[in-house]
Amino acid sequence: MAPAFENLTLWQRVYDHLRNEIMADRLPPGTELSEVALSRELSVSRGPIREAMGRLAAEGLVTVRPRRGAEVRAITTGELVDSYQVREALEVMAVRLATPRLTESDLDRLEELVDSMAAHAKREAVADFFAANGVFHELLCELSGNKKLQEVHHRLASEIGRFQAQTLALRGSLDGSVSEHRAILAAMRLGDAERAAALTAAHVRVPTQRLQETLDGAGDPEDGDRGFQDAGAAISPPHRNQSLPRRGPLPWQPSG
Amino acid sequence: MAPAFENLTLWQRVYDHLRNEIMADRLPPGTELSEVALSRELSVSRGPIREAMGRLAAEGLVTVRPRRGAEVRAITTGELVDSYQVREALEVMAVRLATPRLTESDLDRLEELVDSMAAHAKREAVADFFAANGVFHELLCELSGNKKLQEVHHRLASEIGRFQAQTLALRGSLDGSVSEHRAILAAMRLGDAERAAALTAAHVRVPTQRLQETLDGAGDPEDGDRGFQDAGAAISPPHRNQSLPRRGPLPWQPSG
DNA sequence: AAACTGTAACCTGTCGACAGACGGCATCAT
DNA sequence: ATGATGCCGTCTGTCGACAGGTTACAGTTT
Repeated sequence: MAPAFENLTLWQRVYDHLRNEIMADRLPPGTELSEVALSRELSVSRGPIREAMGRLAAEGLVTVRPRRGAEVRAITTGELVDSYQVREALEVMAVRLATPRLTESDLDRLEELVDSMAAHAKREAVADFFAANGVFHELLCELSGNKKLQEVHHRLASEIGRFQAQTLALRGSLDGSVSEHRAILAAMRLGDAERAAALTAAHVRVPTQRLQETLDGAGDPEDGDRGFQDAGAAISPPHRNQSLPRRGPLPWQPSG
Repeated sequence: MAPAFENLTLWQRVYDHLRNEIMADRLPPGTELSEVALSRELSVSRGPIREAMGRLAAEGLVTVRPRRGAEVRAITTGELVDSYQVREALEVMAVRLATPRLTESDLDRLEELVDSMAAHAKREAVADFFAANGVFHELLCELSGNKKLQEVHHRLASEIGRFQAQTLALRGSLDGSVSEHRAILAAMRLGDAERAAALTAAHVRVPTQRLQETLDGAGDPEDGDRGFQDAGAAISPPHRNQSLPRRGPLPWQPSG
């Protein structure tokens, strides 16, 4: 059977569905989201669609112009840089807070993740590497014991992760990243919160700077970087309604 | 005529209204928000109410337990501490980013605000003081040039500001606060981003520590601190529906 | 030919209604 | 008397429909 959908309300399922579609880039930025079209596609009335869309809008994943419909939000390189900077601030704080609280088992969990990342790096399993990387950073926030920090960071990570496919090339080498993680971990093991924080700041700053350079030296398409609008406005070509998913009602609808 | 309400959709007006009511503490934490009651009160159908409630929930101002209704979210002292910490991280980053970008006129605007705060402090005009204080900190974020930082900070500030009435006593002396602001401003004028950041961290940390102490030494109600649930669960006494605003349809409804 | 205007179609915003679920209360059994 | 159980009321979740607004297109005018 499908996931634990049973106890969720309709709009929550729609929300999850749309969020996944957007994250997976199956609904690229600029796609227009018509309520009626969606309600047909998903075999749900417009109410839940609208409700879900509201949440997505509040989360910044779609933009809603009153009376003019909604579309998947495009993001500029500049905004991505902004998000990275905020993420840096949060993670540095997380490390600072977490360091004095860490138990042996916490450190072991972190170490495991770094080991896992190292293994993936060796196998050039980029996707797996970044999955583990993401878990590592989220775990840091969790271990900070600060719920609010965790919440805000999670939101940011989602937003950034949506474009991870395009940002992979922006990171330093995978091995370098592993070393940085090990260094952070070592500092935390020693209880040196300040050093760990500084290392974290440097670590998160790497992709930020790369991005910044990309932004400054605009017009240097070394690879197909579709999905990034350079610096200026972020208006994507107007995908029309027919660009909505063409498949049936929905996995969780008994199709009857 | 009423404010610039004209071009807003109904649910946006409802959202603004409820948000204001909650912020002004006219809808205290724990108040149950019945859709039908609200729709009667505001002379709007349940659709917009629901839409607005969704946004408020996404913003953390109300909690919605599916099928069991919504209520104004209560906050624990611990959560408030968390928010303060995140705010510290954000403002430190903001100062660091802003310092190298500041123009003469930016510095003047900041100085004006500090002067204004000093004046209010001298007159013991606490409310005005904190208003200016809030503007100062928001301006810092704005001057960072980082939109995302500004957005997240604004959201946090709102959330915290909701309880400012109760946190006033937690601040250091007003004069001390003014000095701290002046020190930060001086460091920024000299372009010393790191020093300004450190001063900011210390400055924001003051109420955090006070809060923490309050939390640790729980059970010390030196003044009527209703609105704070101590550390543990945050279930307020079940205000019943009749605790909703008793006044007419709504300012923006021509009452006809 | 280009610009303007009127019309038509589509879409969103809003409303009222129905069904299922949750909570409270009274009744019954132990 | 106390606990369990079934019923009832109320509320939310969802749906379908109507009205107003916006966009696109066609016809007309300059």
